[in-house]
Amino acid sequence: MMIPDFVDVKCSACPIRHRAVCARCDTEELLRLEKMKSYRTFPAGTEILWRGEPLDYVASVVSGVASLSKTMEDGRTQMVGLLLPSDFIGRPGRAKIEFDVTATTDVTLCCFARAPFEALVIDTPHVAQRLMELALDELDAARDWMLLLGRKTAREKIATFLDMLARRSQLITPKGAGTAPAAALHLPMTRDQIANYLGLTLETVSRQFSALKREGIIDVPDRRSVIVINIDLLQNATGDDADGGVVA
Amino acid sequence: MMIPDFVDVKCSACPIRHRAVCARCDTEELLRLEKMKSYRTFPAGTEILWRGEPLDYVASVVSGVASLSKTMEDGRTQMVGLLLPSDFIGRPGRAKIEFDVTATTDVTLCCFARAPFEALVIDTPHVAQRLMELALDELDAARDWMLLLGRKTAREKIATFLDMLARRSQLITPKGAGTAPAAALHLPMTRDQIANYLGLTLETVSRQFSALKREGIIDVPDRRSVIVINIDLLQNATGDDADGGVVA
DNA sequence: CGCGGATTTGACCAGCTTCAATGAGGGTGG
DNA sequence: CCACCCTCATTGAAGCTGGTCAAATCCGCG
Repeated sequence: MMIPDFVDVKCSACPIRHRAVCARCDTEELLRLEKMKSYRTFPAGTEILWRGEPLDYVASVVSGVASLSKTMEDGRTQMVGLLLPSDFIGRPGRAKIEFDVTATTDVTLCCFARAPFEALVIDTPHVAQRLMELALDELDAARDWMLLLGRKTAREKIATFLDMLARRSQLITPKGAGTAPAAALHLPMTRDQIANYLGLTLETVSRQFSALKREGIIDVPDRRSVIVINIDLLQNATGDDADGGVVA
Repeated sequence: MMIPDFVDVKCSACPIRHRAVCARCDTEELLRLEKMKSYRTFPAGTEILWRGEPLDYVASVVSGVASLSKTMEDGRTQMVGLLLPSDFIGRPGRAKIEFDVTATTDVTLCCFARAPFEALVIDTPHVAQRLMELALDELDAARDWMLLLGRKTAREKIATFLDMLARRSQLITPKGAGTAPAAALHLPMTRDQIANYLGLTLETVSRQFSALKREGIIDVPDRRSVIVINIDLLQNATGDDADGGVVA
C-alpha cells in the first residue's frame, strides 16, 4: 500500500522551511540537506514505522498528520503523540523507536538518510540545537497530555481536544480580540482514533460530541467537521485556565 | 524551610559523575563546571521551583527524589515526571518551566548558574549531546506513562509502579536468571503522591496494595516498604509483555 | 439501490471515586 | 515513659462516570 513518491521539492520552496529541523540552516547547509533528502508519501491508514524496526531514515512531516501510538498485547492502544507538518520523526543517536508511527491522513515526509544526517548534526550546531528545541516541545506536549489522560473527565478531554485543534488551525485571533466567529474545524481522524488519543472509547467520544452539540457549544455537520459555535463555553469546559496558563 | 547547603563536592568524587549532564566531559570542561556549580539541599516536601518562575539555575539531582507536577485550578494534580539522581532540571534556551518541581524526599542538587551553563552548552558538543540524550530519555518515559495513564487499570498501574521501582533498585538480575529472592523496596513517596503519579486516588492505591498483599504477591511491612514476594506474578499484573518489550 | 464501515444511541454494568469512619505510627510535651 | 495529637493509611458503603454490549442509523460509494 505504500506509495513511494520521490518527487523532490527545493528546500527554498518548502512549506515547512521555517519551522522544521532545517529552520536555521544557511544556504550551504541546505545544499547538503538537499543532497540527502527524498520525499515520500503514505496514504491514510498505512504504517510509516513499526515499533522496534531499525531506522534507516529520519524525516520531517511536510504535509498531513501522523500519529505515534503504543499498543498492549490485548489490543488496548494509546496514542502518545500527533505529528503535524514540521514535526520530526526519529532521533539522533538511536537506531529504533518504541512505538508505531501511522499515517492518520495522507502524509508526505521529507526523508533524510540516517548516516549522513547524523554527520550533519555533529557538524552543525544549528541543527543540533533545533532538534533539541523540537524534542523539548514534544516533551511539553507529552506532559500536558499526561495531565489530560490522568485527571480530566471525558467532557474536559473532548473540549481540550477541540480547543487544541481550534488553536492549531489559527482560527482564534492571537490577541484577545473578542469572540471569534463560528469556526469550522476539520477533524483529521476518526472517532476511534480520537478515542485512542484521549484515552477513551469511541462511544464516549461520540456521546460527548453529542452533548456539546445539544448544549449549542458546537455543531457537527458531518463526521469530519466540527463548527465551534461558542469558543468561550468550549474553553470553560476544558478545565484549564481561561487564558491558557498565561498570567493575566 | 529551604536549607541552602553550599558544601561543594569535587566533580571527580561526584556520585552521579558518569550519568549526569557532565558524563562525557573531559578534565578541562569539568574544571569549568566546577567553577559555576554549588550544592543545595531541599527538605522533603518543599518546593524547588514553581511553575512559571524564572529559572536562574539549572541543576542535576545528586541524591533524593524530586517530582514534576501539574495542577488544575480546582486542585486536581498529576505528577508528570519523577527525577532521580543524575536527572536534569531546567532546559537550555528556556527561561521558565510549565510545572512545579517538588522535593519528594530530601534532595540535594548540583546547581549551575544559568548564563555560564548555556555558554558551556554552546561551546561543548559533549554537553549538548548529553542533554539531548537526557531529554529523549524523559520523552520515552513520558510516553510510557501516557500509556499507563490512558489505558491501564488501577491494578496494572500499581503493579507497573512497583515493577518499575524494583527494576530501578536493580534488585532484578539483568539476565533472566530465575526468580529473584524476595526484594524489599523503599517507597520514596506517600500514598497520596503515588496516587498523583498514577492518576488514581489515594484510597484506590491503598486498596490495590491490600489486594496484592492478600494474593501473596507482595508484603507491606510498613508504610514506606514493600516486599515483592513473587516478581513473576507482579509482572503478569502490569499488563506489559513479560519481558518488558525486549524481543525474546 | 444496496453494501459496508463509521457513528450514534440506549441499556446495563464494573471500576473507580467520593464520603466517612476507624486504625496505626511517629514525634512532642508533660 | 506514656498520653496525646497529627498525619498518613486502611477499610467500608454508596454513587457516578465511563466502559461494554448491542442495536439502529447514517453516509459514502460502487
